[in-house]
Order: sequence, then structure tokens, then C-alpha cells
Amino acid sequence: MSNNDSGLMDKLVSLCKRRGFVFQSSEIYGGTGSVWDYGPLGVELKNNIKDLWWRSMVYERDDIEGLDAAILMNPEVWVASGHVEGFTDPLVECKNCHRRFRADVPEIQDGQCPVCGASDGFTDPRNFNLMFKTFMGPVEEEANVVYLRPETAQGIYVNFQNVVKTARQRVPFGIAQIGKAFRNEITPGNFIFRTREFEQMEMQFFVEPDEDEKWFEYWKEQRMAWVRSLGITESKLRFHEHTGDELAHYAKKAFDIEYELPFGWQEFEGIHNRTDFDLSRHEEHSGKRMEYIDPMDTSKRYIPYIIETSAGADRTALIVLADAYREEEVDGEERVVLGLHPKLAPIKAAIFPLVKKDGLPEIATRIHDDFRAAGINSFYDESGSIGKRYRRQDEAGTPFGITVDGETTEDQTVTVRDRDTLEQVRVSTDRVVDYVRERIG
RNA sequence: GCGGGAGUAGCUCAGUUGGCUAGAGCAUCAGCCUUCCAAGCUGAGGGUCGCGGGUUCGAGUCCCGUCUCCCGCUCCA
Repeated sequence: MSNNDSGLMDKLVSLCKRRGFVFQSSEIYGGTGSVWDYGPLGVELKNNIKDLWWRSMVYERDDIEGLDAAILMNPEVWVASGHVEGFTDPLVECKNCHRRFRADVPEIQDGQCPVCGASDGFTDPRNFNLMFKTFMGPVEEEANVVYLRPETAQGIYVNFQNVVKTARQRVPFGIAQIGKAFRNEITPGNFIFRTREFEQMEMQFFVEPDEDEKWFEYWKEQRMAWVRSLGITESKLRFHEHTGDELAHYAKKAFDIEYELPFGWQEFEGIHNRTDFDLSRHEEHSGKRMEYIDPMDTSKRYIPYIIETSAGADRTALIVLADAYREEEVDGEERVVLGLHPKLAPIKAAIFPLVKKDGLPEIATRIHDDFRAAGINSFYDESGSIGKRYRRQDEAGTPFGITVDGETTEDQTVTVRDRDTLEQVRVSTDRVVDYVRERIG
């Protein structure tokens, strides 16, 4: 990492605070570790990311259904998923292969790893408090321990049969969900990249067991294509395949989509072949059948394999911000621009009267109303010089500036200024909403 | 978790060996001016110096504790 690159993160954090994208949580009390709040511009950006994801998954396809499962679940879910293990028992970890074992298992007493055979030793026994726990019930001592979900995926698995029965879907099909997850990360940090409360955009695709490879490849390409559609610089994107010890306990195959942030190549979305691991575990632990019966051939029964696409909404937001940030020179003056793809921009158009007189503010206000009526987020500003107002919007990533001037009163046209090219075109006042709509995707 | 560094206005910072009502630039707001890329003038608001405690006649400045952030190591289902 060069000094220049680490400077980019500082500038980005500063811009996010200054313009209202991201604030530290509970700041007036000194903040709280690795939790962040999204401000007026940030929530728009993140909502745009989530809306685009949802549209591409749920609305633009017939084979994926939406779901919104609760954060609190029956604790047995996390026993079945494997998350409780290691939370209740002190574990040691092999320093060579990083597999974890209960500290009281006899095999490890001789210092040799029962799996990889290495004698590199083990870490000290400790509890891995991955999951946040709380209590369900009014009296804490009598209440049951419940966990804040460490991943959204389990909410989909436990609803698998519900969706099969109600949505009239046949395998192959998927279930999509966006929601919060919580993890007591040992080392959080890097702004909103690794946080203890975060939002996932997950889709679990259920397929026949012998078709898993085919669908894995399909989703791998689909997801990369979607990421590119956000306008992210291609040379900063790559796949990273998990091999050997990198593979999670449930995964047969896993690819990450990585982006080159100032602090290195970082994962922000994963495509995993989770096999029938999760549904089988839930069948064992719940005693309920998880098999799928093919309605066209009822003799065909199987527990589906699952191809998972799991993306971090916060990480995606950080990446589009980092990718969009640039400093450049205009007429000898430096400007800071967020070159966000128009469909991600918090504000789509800013409307300015060139001066505060001659009826220009009134016309500009009417145009602002037109945008409001069209459901397009716009912003009205009459304060300061026109150049200053353009620069303010550059930092917010607003793609279009619309200026009402003296000509407007004569020929009913306004100037539309493009954030990236700085080109200006005249558009009639009654066409300007359509003009912007056509260009924001 | 360990080591090092840092926390003064929205942002970037200055505050001499502890001493008058804590400053600057930028930003914000109001007015004037201004007909297309952060111009100018006038004025205003905004910090009790991360938080808590202590020493002192007196602390942003010294001491203790604590929280947060940054860098490195460790760790990372």
C-alpha cells in the first residue's frame, strides 16, 4: 500500500462525513466500535444498490422469489448450521491448517493435529464469540438465550419448504433476501468494510444435485456482470477461487468477487456451492423432511444442492464510492468528484436559478416540483455562485445540473450540465425531466 | 490481544516553560453583488478542547483511568 493510496481512504472517510454519506455510530458518546450510520446521501446510495440488486434478482426473473426472514430465530437453527459449536466450547486452533478442535479432545493433547498431522502446535483455548446473544423474555434470568443472526442464509433455508408450497416454483429456483447480520469480528476496521453489524444481499438457488456445477458457473458469470453494470472499473475487479483450507465447512466450491481497494484486493461478494449441507443438517436437527419432490415425476426425490450468491451491501457501497472518487482540475481549480453511475447517485438532478431575481427561482422551483412528481430525487439550490453550486453537487455525485437563466424566460429552455464531461446542452423546460430520466437508467 | 501514534469548530490545523472571555483557513447561514464552473464585500452562528477523575490559586497544556481512530503484529466462519 502506498502512502498515496492510504490517503485515498482518509479523503473518502472525510468526504463521507462532510457531505453526509456515513457517520460514526453514537458519535456524541465517543462512538462505538466498528458500527456506522448512513446519512442523507448515504442512505440513498445504499438504497439504490439494494433496489438494483432486488430488481435484477426478483423483478427481472421468474425463477427467484423474495423473502424477509426475522433476525431472531430459534436457537436450534444455529446448532444445525454449526454456528453454536465453538461458541459454547473452548476451542483451540491448529497453527498450520487452522482447523479448530475442542480443547478437551484427547487427540490434540500430544500437540499433533489430527487432521493435517502437523506439530506446529495449537492456539490457547478460547471461546469464539462470533455470535451476539441476547435474551428473549422479560425476565433476564428466566429468559431463553437467542442470537442475532450471523448470516441471513439460514432464514432462507428454514423457509425452503414454505416457499416451495406457496410460490408454485419448481427446482431450479431461488430465494432472495436483503437483511442485517451481526458478527463479533475479532478485527473489524477499514471504515465500513468490516463491521460488526452489516447488511447482506443473498440469493440461494436450489438445483438438482448433479446440476450444481452448471449452475455455479452460471451464477458466477451473472454476478460479475451485475457488478460491472454498476460502472465499477473493470481492471479493479477479479475472481478469487477458494482452495483447500480457505473453503468453509459447508462449501464444495467458492469464488469471491474482489475489488482492489487502497488496502488491497478485498472480497465483497461470494458465490458458493453449499451442496446439500444446510438442508440436510436442518432435516437432521428439526426432524422435518427437506427433500424436494419433483411434481412432474414424483418418484424423483432429493435434497437440492444450493448455489449461494452472497454480497455485502455496505462493502458494495464502499467500493462504488472508492471507485467513483476522483480529484481533477477544471480551469486551473481542483475539484473533487464522485463519478457515480447515474443509477447509483443519491441525487439525480440539482436545479439552480442562475441568479436570485427576475423570476428565475420561481421557474426553478417549478422544475424541482416536476422532478418530485416524476419520483426522481432532485435538489434545489440558490445559494452562492453557480460554480460553487456545481462543485457542491460534484462531491455528492449528482450527474446533472439544471440551470435556469435569462434565456429561459424567453425560449423556455434550461442548461443541463453533465458532471463528467462538463458539457452543457439546452433542453426545453417541459422536456428536462424526461431528458434526465432517460440518462439515469 | 500486544506495541506505537493520535483525539481542539462540520473539515484541515495552530495553541509558547499551565495564566486574560480558546484562534486561523475552508465550510455553513443572512444580506449586498454576481447572467454558467468554489470571485468579492458586510455580518452571524458554531468548540469548554474525546469522556471521567485528580494535582493546582488557575489545565487544552501535568498525572491516572477510560473510549474511539490510525499504523504494525496477531487474529479473521
